[in-house]
This record gives sequence, structure tokens and C-alpha cells, in this order.
Amino acid sequence: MALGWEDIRAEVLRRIEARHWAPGALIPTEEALSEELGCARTTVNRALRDLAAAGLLERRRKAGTRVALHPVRRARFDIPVTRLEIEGRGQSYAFHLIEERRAEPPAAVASLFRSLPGAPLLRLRGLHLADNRPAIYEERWLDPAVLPEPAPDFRRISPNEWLVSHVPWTGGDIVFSAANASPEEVDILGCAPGAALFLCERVTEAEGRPITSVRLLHAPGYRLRADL
Amino acid sequence: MALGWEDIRAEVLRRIEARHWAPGALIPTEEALSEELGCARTTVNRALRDLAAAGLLERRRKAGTRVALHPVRRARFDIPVTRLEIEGRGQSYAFHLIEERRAEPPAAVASLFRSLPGAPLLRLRGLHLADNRPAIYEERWLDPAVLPEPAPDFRRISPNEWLVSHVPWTGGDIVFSAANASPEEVDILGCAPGAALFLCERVTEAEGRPITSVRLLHAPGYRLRADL
DNA sequence: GAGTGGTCTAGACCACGTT
DNA sequence: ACGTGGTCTAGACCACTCC
Repeated sequence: MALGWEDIRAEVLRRIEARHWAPGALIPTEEALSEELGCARTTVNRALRDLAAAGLLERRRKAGTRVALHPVRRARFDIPVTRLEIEGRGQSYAFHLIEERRAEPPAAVASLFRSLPGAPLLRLRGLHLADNRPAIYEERWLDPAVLPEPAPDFRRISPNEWLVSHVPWTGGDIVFSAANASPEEVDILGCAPGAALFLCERVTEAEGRPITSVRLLHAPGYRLRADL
Repeated sequence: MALGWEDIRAEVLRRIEARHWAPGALIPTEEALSEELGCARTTVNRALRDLAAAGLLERRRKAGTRVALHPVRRARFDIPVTRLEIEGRGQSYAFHLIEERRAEPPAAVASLFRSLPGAPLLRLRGLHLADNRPAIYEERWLDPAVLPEPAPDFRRISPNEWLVSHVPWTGGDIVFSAANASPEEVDILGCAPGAALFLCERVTEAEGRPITSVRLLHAPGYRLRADL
């Protein structure tokens, strides 16, 4: 015998899909299921917890466990270091620093960082190359407080890679959208005028404080893959 | 006392961020940690399993647990039913069916569905409206085997919503990209010629077999938000 | 108040993969 | 071969929340 929690999960999933338990309906308690299926309640708990995390069940103490009425498709994807993403496609990687200077950020960025007037941020612009062709154009604002003395040489290591391996992050936001290439971006990325570019805007935080905000413009043809 | 697994996770996270355990370094075994921190090994296991799922640790039997060398940013987002997504923004929702017919799919789709020649799929095209303005143009191929008799009326309920609440899914793929609007899409979405559109291509499977493949073109201005 | 899920414990066995 | 993580068990207590 020896039923594992994955077996229990499979059985519960089967009953949901067979509409043995209808959407919105209450399913038996963990204890009842553990008796029926012949395993410990802990094992049932593990299985139901997993299905709830996947969005198929809704659980509340005392109220019990229900089959989700509107099963949410919850997708996940990994955002690797840009260098590894490119090398993972079998291409060679290079980073070209376009600009590095201290500057007053625009109002929107300043309010995000809650930075004081007169305390400039670090402005970084650069280009990630795959097989020596432009792949991603990056515009970044960075809180200089996270930099050590002496500061890293961003001509040798991209801000992306340096940050990932030197500054512990605790969370952040990402927004994906599409944008037509501006004349300057056409120039930098070598794409057609007005080409549709995949845009990723990311704010990374550590301990509740924004560390860096970055705008990543991907050359035409970029695809972001995720699993359901 | 009564340390919970979240306390253990917090302590381990603290040591990683304080570089008490360097990236790539081996950390103590579950048993050693449980003794040091004064809890059961199960509790340590739960904490380390969670950190591994978040991409901060790498675990292998016998080899032990290491601090990830290149912490992967693992992002998650929910893909709700289109109607709920639009209504959630406080806008009114409507769906307009443009086309519904049986047809032989193009080769790429046919091979995906492993469908036999002479067994046509259902071709659906429609427009999701937010506040009576075009929001998402949808082109879909659907395996008619999943439809009941009589078939649902897709003029009243969008294929998206009907599928989510009637056909259990077990997995799938999503690919996001950016595309310039074609003349036909300009016409349907009422956008500028060549506008950059956010494109979502999704294949949904049940029990390892593709059920539906859909191409969703979002009107300009669409943003997909995710959490790190 | 009482029912249900959330978690902890201590011990045990097993699977895997490095050595 | 053997060390490490993966999991199961049985029992217990607690937290939340519905009634």
C-alpha cells in the first residue's frame, strides 16, 4: 500500500474533474478523507494544501474545503540572470555599458524611492548582446547606498548580474507590456522603426525599500514562456 | 517557545542574507539545524523546502543543501477569467462572437493536437469588450470532443469562461510576446496601424492532451502585473 | 462553543545519488 | 555503502471562524 501525498492529490483531482464534487461544493474533512483513503491526516493535508496553492481548492478553518468556483490559472516563470538566459540559448553573451552617472531622477522614480531632493540616484544604461547582436536595452535607476567602496565596474559585470549575486532582495513588482520602438531605441536595438518591443518594468525591493527600478526593452522576437 | 516553520525559514533567510552562509556553500543538515534551533526535523524540512521552492536553496539527496549560486527570481501571476479581470477594473464586460465554424487547422495546430486529417477542430474568433471598447481579440482552436450535446452558445458565454468552469485543465503553456497590429487587427481592435500589441499564446491541456489553443491580442495599454 | 484546518513532535522507513 | 533529504504515521495542541 503506502499511499503517498501525490497519490492522494491525484485521487482528489480525479474526483474534481469527474465532477464527483461539483464546483463550489464542500468536500469531506481531512479526517474523513484520511479514514476513507487509508492514510494519515497529515498526508491528506499535504495533498489538499498543494491543490489549494494551485488554485483548485479554497480552504478556510471551520468552513471546510470547497472546490474553487472560478479556478484561477496560476502561472509561474523564472527570471534568470540575463547572461544565463542568453547563454542558455547557446548564444554568446556580452554587456555594453552606454552610460553611468549620478542624476536626479524624474518625479515618478523619485517618489518611488522616497529619495530626498539633492540625493541623486545612479543612472545606468546598457545593452545586453547575444551573439554580438542587440538583445535587451536596459535603463536603470539604482540607489547608490547599496554599492560598496569601491563601486563595482559595470563595464565588466552588468548591473543585473552584480545585483543578483550581491544584494539580497526580498520582493518586488514586474509589469509586462508592449511598446513601439522610439527612434532612439531603433538606433540602439537595430530594429525596424516602430517595431513592437516586449517591455519589462521591474522594481526590486530589499526589506521594504526599493533598491533599483529597471526598464528592459527586448529586441523583436523575444518570447517569455511560463507554465500553468 | 514553539518555533514555527516560518520562524525557521526567517532565521535561515537571515543567515543567507547576512552571508553567514555564502552563495554556493553547503549549509548544515536538517538534523543538525533541528538540534541547533530546537525543533523537530520535520519543521526544518518544511522551512527549507519552502526556500528551495522560492529558488534560494538547492537541495539534493545525499549531496545536501546549498545556498543557490544564482538566485532565480521566480515570479507568479494569476490569470483570471477575462470577464472577471475586466470587471475587476470596474469596467463593464461584454463578449462579441465574430466567427464559429468547423475547420481544418493549419499544420502547426494540427500537429499540436495530434488530430487526424478529416477530423476538423472548432474555430472560434471573438472580441472581449471593456466599457464597450475593444479590449482583447481572441482566436481559438478547440477540440470539439470536450463539448457536450447540445453545445454551449458562445454568443452568450465566452469560450474562455465556459471552458474554465466546465472543462478541468491539468496544465499548459503560455508564451508572451509583442506584435505589431496587422491591418485586420487594427480594424477589429480599433487601434493605430502597426500599434504594439501584447500577445498571449496559450495551450491548455487536460490529462496530457491539448484541449484548446488560443491567441489573445490585447489592445494597446494592456499591462500584465506579477509579483516577485 | 465547537468544528475544521494549520502545525508540531518523535520516530521510522525509504529513495536517491554521491562516494 | 552510506549519508541526506523525502515522506508517512499517530497523536496532540492551537488558531481561526462560523454559528
